[in-house]
Amino acid sequence: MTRHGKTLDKLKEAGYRLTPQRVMVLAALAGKPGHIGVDDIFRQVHASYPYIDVATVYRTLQLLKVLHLVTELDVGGSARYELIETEVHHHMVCRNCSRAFDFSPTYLEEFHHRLIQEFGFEPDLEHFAIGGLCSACARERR
Amino acid sequence: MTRHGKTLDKLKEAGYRLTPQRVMVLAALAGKPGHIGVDDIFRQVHASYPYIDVATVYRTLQLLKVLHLVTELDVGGSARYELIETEVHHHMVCRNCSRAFDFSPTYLEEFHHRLIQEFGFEPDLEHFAIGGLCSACARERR
DNA sequence: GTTAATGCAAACACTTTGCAGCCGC
DNA sequence: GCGGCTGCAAAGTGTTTGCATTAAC
Repeated sequence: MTRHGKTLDKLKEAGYRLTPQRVMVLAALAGKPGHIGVDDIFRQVHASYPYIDVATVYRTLQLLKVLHLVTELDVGGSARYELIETEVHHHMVCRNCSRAFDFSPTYLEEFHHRLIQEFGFEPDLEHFAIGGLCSACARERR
Repeated sequence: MTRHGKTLDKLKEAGYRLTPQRVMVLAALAGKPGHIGVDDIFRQVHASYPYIDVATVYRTLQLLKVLHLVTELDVGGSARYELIETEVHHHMVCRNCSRAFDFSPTYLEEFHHRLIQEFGFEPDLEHFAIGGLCSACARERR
């Protein structure tokens, strides 16, 4: 079973149709590690099926989001998506090279608890991503 | 001196012209506490000077951003701006009522240092804002 | 055969840009 | 008066929506 096989099953179980377009969008999501932009998904699917429309990609992603099969991040402007796999994790996105790196939720535990305790504010950390400069780009810049 | 008087001075010192439009945009920023959207600024200025164009508001904010006189946040879609005052602080933005609350950078210190030490990743925390549910809305929801 | 999903086109919200005229310095 | 700034209009992104046709079930 491919990396997105389970997601296809869940779509079907939820009563949605398994159209080739949806399968291709999921394949694109599964094909690259980390989060990926709508344009990137569109380009990939379009390469093998030129009739695909961006609207379909958006609608598919919307559906997958509602069903909690993908997570959506919006780091600076456009949205990016990622298949939900086993573990929750967060992202560091380099402002220079746009690469993304994962980090564990434990890094935010202290922060999370302090906001709750001191302000009663429950932060949304499910889709948390932080911009910055990655080590490679920081080195290069010197 | 008004709340944005210093900012006006800095603009002038930097060699930029103090046009009425710029003064009005700054007055709008100073008029409301916390961060504020472009549409909000535009509406306020437009009320007293109907010839103002959104482009001017955008250009002014762009300039103020480059000069580090305002900070820009983008929580979900459109950008929001705030005059830079004495202290650096971050924001909690309620996903329900859209109100913003401040918190000190000390809350993120541990997180910040761990990303640097363990990944060599330098996070951009200057414009940091986190979405979530504020205590009032959480209470109401029950 | 039903009905949901697609492709197409158009609209949408937000932001940027080119340009001629204007006005702060 | 010079050059930066403005208003206007137009274009550029990224995203959503209405609708007739198509295809998954």
